[in-house]
Amino acid sequence: MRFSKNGRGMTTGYLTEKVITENRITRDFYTRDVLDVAPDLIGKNLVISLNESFARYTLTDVEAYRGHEDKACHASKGKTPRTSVMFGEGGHLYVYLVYGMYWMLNIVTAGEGNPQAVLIRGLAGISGPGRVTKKLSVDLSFYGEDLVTSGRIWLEDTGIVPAYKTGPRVGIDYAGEYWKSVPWRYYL
DNA sequence: TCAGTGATTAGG
DNA sequence: CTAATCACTGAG
Repeated sequence: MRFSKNGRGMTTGYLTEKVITENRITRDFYTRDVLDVAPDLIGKNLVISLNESFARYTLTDVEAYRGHEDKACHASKGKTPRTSVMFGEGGHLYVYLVYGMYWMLNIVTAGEGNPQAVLIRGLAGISGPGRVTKKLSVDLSFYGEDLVTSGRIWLEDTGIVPAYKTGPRVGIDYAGEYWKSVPWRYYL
C-alpha cells in the first residue's frame, strides 16, 4: 500500500478491508454524553473514501450541542424531519444545509431519545465547517450514515490525546446569553 | 461590514 | 400558501 503525507496530519492511499476496519472507533465511544465525546474527538482521525482511494484527516475543532434544554441545539425545538436522526442512536451523521450553501457535518451522540450532536468545525489544514464539507464532498447523501458500519466514512483512534482549548460556540446569537457563553467548543 | 443562497420551519 | 431564519464564507 502506498501513502502520501502532507505534513499536517492528512494521509491518502488505496482503500482496503484492513484500512476500513483497523483502529476503527466503535459504538460505545459515541453513545456517551456529548460533553464527554466532543473533547475525545480532538486528535482522532476522520477517514473518507471516494472510489478506490481514501483520505484521512485529524479532527482539530468541534462543538457540542446538547439536548432539549440547550437553546442552541436544533433538537431543542422538538423532533422534526431534519433533526430526527439526532433523536436516534449515537454514531450516525446529522447533515444539514445552512445559508443555502454550506453543508454542516455533525456526529450524533448518546442513546435514543437523547438528542445530542457534535459539529465538525475543523480538521488539520481545513478551518470552518463549510470548508470541511466542501473539501470532503459531504452532502445530504451522508445524512444518517453510520460511522460504525459505513464503508465510506468513519473515525479511527490514533492513540494520541492532545491538549485542547475550550471556548464558547460560534454563530449562535439566537440562543440567549447563557447558552451562547457555555464553553462547549473544543479545539487545538 | 455585508450579500449570497435555498432548505426548513412555523404560521395562516 | 407566505415569510423568517440560518451551528457560514468570501469579497471589499
